[in-house]
Amino acid sequence: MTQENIYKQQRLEKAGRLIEAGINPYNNRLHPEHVASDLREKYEPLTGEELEGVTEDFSIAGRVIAIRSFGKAGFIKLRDRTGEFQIFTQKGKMGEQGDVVLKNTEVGDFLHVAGKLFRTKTNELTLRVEKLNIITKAIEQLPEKWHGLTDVETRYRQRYVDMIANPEVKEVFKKRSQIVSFIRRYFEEKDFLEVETPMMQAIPGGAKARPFMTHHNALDLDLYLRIAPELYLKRLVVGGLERVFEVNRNFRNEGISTQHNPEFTMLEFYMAYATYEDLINLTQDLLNQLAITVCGSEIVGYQGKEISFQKPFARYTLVESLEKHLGYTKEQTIDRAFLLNECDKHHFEVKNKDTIDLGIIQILLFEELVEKQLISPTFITHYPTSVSPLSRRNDEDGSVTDRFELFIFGREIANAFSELNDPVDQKERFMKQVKERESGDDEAMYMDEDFVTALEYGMPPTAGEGIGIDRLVMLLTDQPSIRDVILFPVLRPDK
RNA sequence: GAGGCGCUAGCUCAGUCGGUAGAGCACCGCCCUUUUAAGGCGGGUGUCCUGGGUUCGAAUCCCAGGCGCCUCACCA
Repeated sequence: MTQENIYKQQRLEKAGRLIEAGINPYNNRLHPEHVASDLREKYEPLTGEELEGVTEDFSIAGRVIAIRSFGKAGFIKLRDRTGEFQIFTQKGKMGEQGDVVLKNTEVGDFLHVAGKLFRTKTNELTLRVEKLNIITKAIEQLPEKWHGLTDVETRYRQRYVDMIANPEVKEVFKKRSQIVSFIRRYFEEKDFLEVETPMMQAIPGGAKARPFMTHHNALDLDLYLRIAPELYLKRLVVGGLERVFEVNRNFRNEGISTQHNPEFTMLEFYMAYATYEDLINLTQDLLNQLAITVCGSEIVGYQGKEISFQKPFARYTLVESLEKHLGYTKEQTIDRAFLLNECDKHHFEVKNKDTIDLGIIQILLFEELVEKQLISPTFITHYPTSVSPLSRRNDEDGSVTDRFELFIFGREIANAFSELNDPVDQKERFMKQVKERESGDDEAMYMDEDFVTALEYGMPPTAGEGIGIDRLVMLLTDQPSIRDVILFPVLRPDK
């Protein structure tokens, strides 16, 4: 990409000619009184004859996205935030300096125009320009009008160009905004309080993941970008905020893929006097309403398939899912030798075969073989305690927890559980994590003494959940890559 | 981190056997007062991702590197 190309020079020369004629190519004194959608809504129903009776002047402003010129007259298509609108220019009829402006206007510039409405021969509602002003000169050339901009690297690096060339991209992010806005309203209406907890934490906690590290100079303190807000949100429940939620970024120092961006947005919420069963109901209600609100239907198309958000969603325990999707018998699902043999059969590497927890073998088979089959929204419950260090044990079977994950299109969308509020048990589970860390698992959790202390003060029975917002937005906007729902995804610097 | 594919004009893309760069849009000049990808005539405006190598000669072949995408690994 050349720094100074000939086109830019030509455009700079045009800006120079405007300045010579006493015209400021970056005029900020002119403000439009109308937007494209105003004019369209109000005057689209009128015929050409009826429009002749409208003596009012209208002014709009916007970016030039097409010019069709006929010498002494021409059509220009302007775009503002509400849509596109055609204007009609005629030499000698556009104010003092209109002709100079027109001569030096090209696709990409911003114009401010005023005039009256009429209908063209092809019956398009159009503004006949009486005053023409340039308000911003673009000195970079826009991508062409047919193919637009398709190079994904440029699309992500220069999202602003992407949005100009591919206006449908803006729709994805409008929907994303609607989704987040809907979620906020949903929880506020249920008496939840939105809070903000630390992004920079001395002890990263609340998830198993590698963190980003940073350093505070004045305190000479190493800090980690948070991998989850969980432990702080539960401290707030201890403090008496019985219903809290936070929608914000988490940071995990791991690989990048169509499903992973190093910073991603997570909704986490905690509800005292509720169990994971309550959250199953809440979650399917929330997603059902979101689909209806944002997509207009409980059935949502995604990458050529249909996903139904009709209630109730499918629901299985982890072990049931192995029976249903892999055809194992109930006995086989708890038969270590059988399950290890299955792992071998599918060529999964299993470390420490002699000591490995039964639950971890089940999880391994689930993740490798079952997860991808869960296209329709499906709750999987009863996760092994060994992989759930912050979850409450099931009252009937302490080897599993009162936890669920929600899968849609083979992807984990939500993770929720009745929270462990027994400080003694919590401390023991942290100790177990510390041991795993010491034996080489650099994703194992750190001991958080203060969090244990908080539990010692007493946390009411509580259920909590995290929902990956980016992945949810992908599903509801039919986007194949997480980068398509993040405005500025992480990329290596260019050159 | 590993493998596969890609990178040529502002954009979208061709480029044969290695012979010295080309099309549409955009842009520049001229014509044109109702277009919808307006039209007609004329004009290529280039670090062929970067650096080496082979060769009389490299966009093309070889080596190294960069960036991106996909798959896998890790993970949500």
